[in-house]
Amino acid sequence: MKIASWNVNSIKTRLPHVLAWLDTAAPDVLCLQETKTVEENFPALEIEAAGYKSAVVGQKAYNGVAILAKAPIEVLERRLPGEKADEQARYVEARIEGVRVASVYLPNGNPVTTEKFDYKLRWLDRLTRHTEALLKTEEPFVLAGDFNVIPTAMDVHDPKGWTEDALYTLPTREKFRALIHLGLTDAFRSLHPAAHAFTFWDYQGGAWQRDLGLRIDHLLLSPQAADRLETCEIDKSPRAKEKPSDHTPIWCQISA
DNA sequence: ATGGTAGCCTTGCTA
Repeated sequence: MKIASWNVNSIKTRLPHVLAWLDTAAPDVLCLQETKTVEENFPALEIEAAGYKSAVVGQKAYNGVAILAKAPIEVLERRLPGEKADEQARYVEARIEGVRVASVYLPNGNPVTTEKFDYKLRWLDRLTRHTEALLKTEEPFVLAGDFNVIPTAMDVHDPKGWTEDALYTLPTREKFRALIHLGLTDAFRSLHPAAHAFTFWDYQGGAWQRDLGLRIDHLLLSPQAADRLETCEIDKSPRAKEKPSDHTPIWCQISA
């Protein structure tokens, strides 16, 4: 089973790239983030024509997540539990062929002096509490998405320049580490322990051409999923296209 | 110190 994640920065603008990637990469499951549209305007028909069902949690102009899959999708959650007033479309969780998959879009959190950063830290706490509950099910699961977290200095082109940024500052990394230490496996890092590989390059300043990137899109596997992990790769080819997303897909293969 | 890019659908906000 091939499971992928991609922050597309608008599904409407990026639909041709997404359809092309579904055709060539042929994942069984693709988690999308930053779809940036309400559910009624999600291009489900075009995606269905490509052979994929979709589960969508949308919002006007901002955020938005989805799970695309070849097999039937049983939706389990449409919001991350733990904060009733949180209306932002940042989480959808489903079961597909016996594997739980969540499409996750963590808050960016910048600037760190504002309520946005508190929201990010609370969101990480909520994700940790929910993951504790998921682990008790002993089902294989994958948290797939844009975590807006740079886990270590290896995962950023210029660690010193990012210490005050919400994606890398110490409280963010501490909370991400607490999440991982529940017993999750960072699929890419576990198979590529020494790689300096990125999933995001800013649109500004020629970041892509200069390879000034960040590794912030992650596939976090439960023990039962990690036991089945075979491959995990970042596919840089969509980032090199015309009118790209600023993120590129990451995928893993787990045995059947 | 500023502005540099992109998307939404506005003339600002978010990333």
